[in-house]
Amino acid sequence: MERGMISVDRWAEGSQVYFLTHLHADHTAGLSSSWKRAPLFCSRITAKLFPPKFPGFDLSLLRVLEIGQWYSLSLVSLSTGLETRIEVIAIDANHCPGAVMYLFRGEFGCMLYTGDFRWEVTCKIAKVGKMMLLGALRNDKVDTLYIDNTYCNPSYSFPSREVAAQQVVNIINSYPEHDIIIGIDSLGKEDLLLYISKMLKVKIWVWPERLQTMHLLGLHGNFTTKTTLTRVRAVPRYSFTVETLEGLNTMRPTIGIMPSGLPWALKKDGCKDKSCGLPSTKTEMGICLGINMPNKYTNNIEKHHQYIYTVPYSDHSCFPEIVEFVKLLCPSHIKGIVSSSSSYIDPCYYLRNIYGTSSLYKKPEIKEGSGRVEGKHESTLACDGCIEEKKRKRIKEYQSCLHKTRVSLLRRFKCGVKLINED
DNA sequence: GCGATCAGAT
DNA sequence: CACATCTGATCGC
Repeated sequence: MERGMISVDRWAEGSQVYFLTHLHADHTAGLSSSWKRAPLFCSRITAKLFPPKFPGFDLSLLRVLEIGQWYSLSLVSLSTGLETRIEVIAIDANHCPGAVMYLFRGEFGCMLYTGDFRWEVTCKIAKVGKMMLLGALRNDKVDTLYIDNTYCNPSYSFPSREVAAQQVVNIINSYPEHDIIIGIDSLGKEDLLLYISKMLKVKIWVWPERLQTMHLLGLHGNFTTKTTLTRVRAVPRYSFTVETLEGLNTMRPTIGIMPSGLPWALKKDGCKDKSCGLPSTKTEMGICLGINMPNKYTNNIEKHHQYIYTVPYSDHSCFPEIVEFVKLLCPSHIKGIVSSSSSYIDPCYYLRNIYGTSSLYKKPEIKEGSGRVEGKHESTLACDGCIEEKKRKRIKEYQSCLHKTRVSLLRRFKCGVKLINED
């Protein structure tokens, strides 16, 4: 029987060491306060944010990995009983506070697990990350790349977060008398809120738990839990709905802003929301944005409702960034770590031509069923670029048959992999 | 009764 | 619609 060695963002039993890329809930499913299977490696910031998320957790299990530093771990191959060493380095993933990618070296070769990441080469942090990654790789080639394929589709392209942040500021400025609410998650988008706070010289309201997170991150001056101090509030995304906005507007004029990737741009025509009553989103965009904002910043803003704007502020890489990243690394194998409806069948299907389009890049050699990964990353979900058309079609039909079962399976193994010994 | 997991909504 | 999160129902001990 195969035994586990390393798990990343996966918390079931069977591994000797566990790695956490960041603290978003879909990467911690299965982790709990009572979890105590083995040492848990993470970044310093993640370790700092960890206790309030898992009160009572045995913190002696946490192992902090400093970013950019190699660590060597001694593991036991349970099938052979022999000691084997692996090396690991954490690199800033530029996703949310504490988020890192992990580069592993060991008997399994060279493996990079990006976790959720944004490869925004125009930004300083990403440039540092790039240098660090290239430095860590030296002349090694990545054998297997586990990549954040959330937006691994040519339809997804969005501006830098700096540009998107300015779009948000412009929207707020165009409603000087309105209250503003911004939908955010329990972690992430801090830079956006800081930018708004600094540009508009306002504090931003957050809910109490979120203020605690801000304080743990060392952000003290820009946030408040007192509603009276500001017209700008950041609210949990799940409570950000059309109904909420309509309710708020019966009391005070309020505009909602949803910073998010760009899925809605795929929508063809009209607004599905019946309460919207608009003939088309494009028309509405023209009316709402034409006057107040310079063109440079309005390319991707969408207004889907009388009170709601969507701004393409994304903590995931868009498609051109994913392509850039894959071209840089030239990995032998690629596997997507996210299974969502849009990238469900073959998450990296659209990457298949990257090597082919440039003679500089070697065509990847695909070994099917290499069997290093368990969980949701079964062979049918691996996005090996060179998989033949016939096989893909077969898989598609198969998955279509099993759709219901599969969806529930995918939910269970949403993120994370277990890397196992090859016996 | 509690935590873990799942389905559904937001 | 995506992603990430929440709530409430159900399962298993």
